[in-house]
Amino acid sequence: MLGLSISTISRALKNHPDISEKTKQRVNELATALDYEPNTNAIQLRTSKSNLFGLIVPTVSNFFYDSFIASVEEESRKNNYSLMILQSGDDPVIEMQNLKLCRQNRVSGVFTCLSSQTINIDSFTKFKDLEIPVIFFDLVPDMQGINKVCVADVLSATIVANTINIKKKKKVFALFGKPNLSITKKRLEAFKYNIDKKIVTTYLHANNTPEAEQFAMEAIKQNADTIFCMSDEILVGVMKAIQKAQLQIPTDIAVIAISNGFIPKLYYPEITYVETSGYKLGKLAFSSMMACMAGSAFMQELTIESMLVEGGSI
Amino acid sequence: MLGLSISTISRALKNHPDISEKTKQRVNELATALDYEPNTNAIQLRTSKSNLFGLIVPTVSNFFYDSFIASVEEESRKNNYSLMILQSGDDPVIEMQNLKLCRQNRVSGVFTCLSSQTINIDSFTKFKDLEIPVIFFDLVPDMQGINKVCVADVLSATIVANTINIKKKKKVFALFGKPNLSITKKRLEAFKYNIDKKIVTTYLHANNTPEAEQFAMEAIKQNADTIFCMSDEILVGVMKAIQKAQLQIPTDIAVIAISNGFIPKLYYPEITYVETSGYKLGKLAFSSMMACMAGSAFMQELTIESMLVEGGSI
DNA sequence: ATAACTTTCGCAAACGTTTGCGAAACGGTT
DNA sequence: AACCGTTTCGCAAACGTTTGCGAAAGTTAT
Repeated sequence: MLGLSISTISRALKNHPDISEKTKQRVNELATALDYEPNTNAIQLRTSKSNLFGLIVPTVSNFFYDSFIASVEEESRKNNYSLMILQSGDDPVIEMQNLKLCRQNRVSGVFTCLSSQTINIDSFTKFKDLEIPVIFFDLVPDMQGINKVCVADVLSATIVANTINIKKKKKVFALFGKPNLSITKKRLEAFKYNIDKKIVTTYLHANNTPEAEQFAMEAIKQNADTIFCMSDEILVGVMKAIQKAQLQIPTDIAVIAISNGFIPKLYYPEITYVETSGYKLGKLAFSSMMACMAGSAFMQELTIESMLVEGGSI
Repeated sequence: MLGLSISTISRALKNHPDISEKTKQRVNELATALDYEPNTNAIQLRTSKSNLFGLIVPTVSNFFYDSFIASVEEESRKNNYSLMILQSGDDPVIEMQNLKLCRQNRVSGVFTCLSSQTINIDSFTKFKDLEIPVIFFDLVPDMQGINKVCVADVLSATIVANTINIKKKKKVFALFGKPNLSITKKRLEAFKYNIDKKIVTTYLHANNTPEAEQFAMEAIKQNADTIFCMSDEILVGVMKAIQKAQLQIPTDIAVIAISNGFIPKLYYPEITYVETSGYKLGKLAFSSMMACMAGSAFMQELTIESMLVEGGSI
């Protein structure tokens, strides 16, 4: 329509110095008039650069992951990347299908959280051969030579233990999650190491909210003065039990948790917790990804700070 | 490597009847040996079919949207579509950028929830010209000739009103959300219409959780016997106020809400609520999308059923 | 052996871009 | 007027697929 060649149009649209200002203006005007939008597929095919990240998560519908996703999406948009979000449903088979999808879409990188069932991570190492960066977050494989971003599990559990020590508690029930997860192991170990040995401590593993509620009822029956919840999932169950028993917090029983922060603020008094922000973790994961993209072959495990947020529950 | 042409390979991989079984097998073996993955960009460019949906939401980090997303993602995967998730941050400008992204990526369809600020929906109607189906959900434009899926706002509010009527309440505070949203208008109108006129009812609009808490404190001060919460956001604030005031539910004060169901189950007694499931809405939105893709030019507003889930709060 | 099918495959164009290279047009200097 | 240097643009190949059409090879019937 302008009597110009395709290449000229392409260059004009991209503000190439070879093209005169007059021409650029004519092109841009027509482009907006027709509201032309470049075809991402063609661009990516031609340049073999995708500007697409994959993000695999057990489920989107989760206090922690949703804020992580929100954070990564936000950064991606700012940096002109798109995000393809995939749920594994905690199923290693679907996880593999999702990885395949990532490859087919020629993603520039993958953020992934292992499903709690995953044992074999060969499908992930394949990405290393293809030079596609993979950032593991939250639930990460227990090995070296990969990029991981995690909340500071050891530090968090240590802070909790110290807080309980300082408050001179006598009888603590510590509720942890699934025992096979590295996140559980780390928190459990650090807690055990730091809790005052004079405190009578009962350790339990709850697989889900109802189990946590059961354990909390048991704790109440045994006159525990403190319950520690390793995660929001557990906290919810514990609070249910405490409300049922009509106990006052913190006078009848104290509660402390490791949490994203949303759930603790739902109650009054608010629950004291050590913060593990999905939002911050997302930012960290993204910057780690950008470092990889920039060529840093430096594999490392990064952690975000965690700090105590005082409610009135202990 | 097999002495075959590209076209034969292509056909063999797609199980085309023209290709002999022997050849197909040889091709497939080599393909898995090399672990070949087709380039989605090339396919989409060639076929101009994208198998990609866009989903625009104010924020991923939200009780309702996260389950909606989880649901749509699940269905998409089952149907061999990918999902590109975009957050608008409730900002119409970003919303427009996201729409542009959808177009550039040649999505096959868009699921979108308006930001509460959006007035001008021209950018959306542009999609209609391009014959790209758009399914609005939750916060939908107030016009005809578009596809919308919504929770049954009128029904939900009616159920709530009737429940309050039956319980013979005397003094109700009804807390609604932002007054400009269609969702608010519909619920308010239906509630007003159905609530027993003998009941003293105070209507308030809370823009966020803290405001809801303020209003709830006011309600308590004025000895209200019932508080209705239009949304989870409001419920959270109300519960905070009630816990602060150390009131017993439902003896001192009754609570009823419209909710996704997660928050009400956090408390004891659990809050009675009318369910508006993001998960179900996602399923409905997806099937509506599939209908559009199949060529149904039939624009309509669909709603999901809602039903009362009894807790012990009223 | 020839003809007439059937099976099996290859050619080449097309999708919408990017980009190295070369060429036309233009301006200025002798 | 011839030459040279810039500025401004076009040609064509390439990215990895799909697909209509035609052709070679194989099979069967005469």
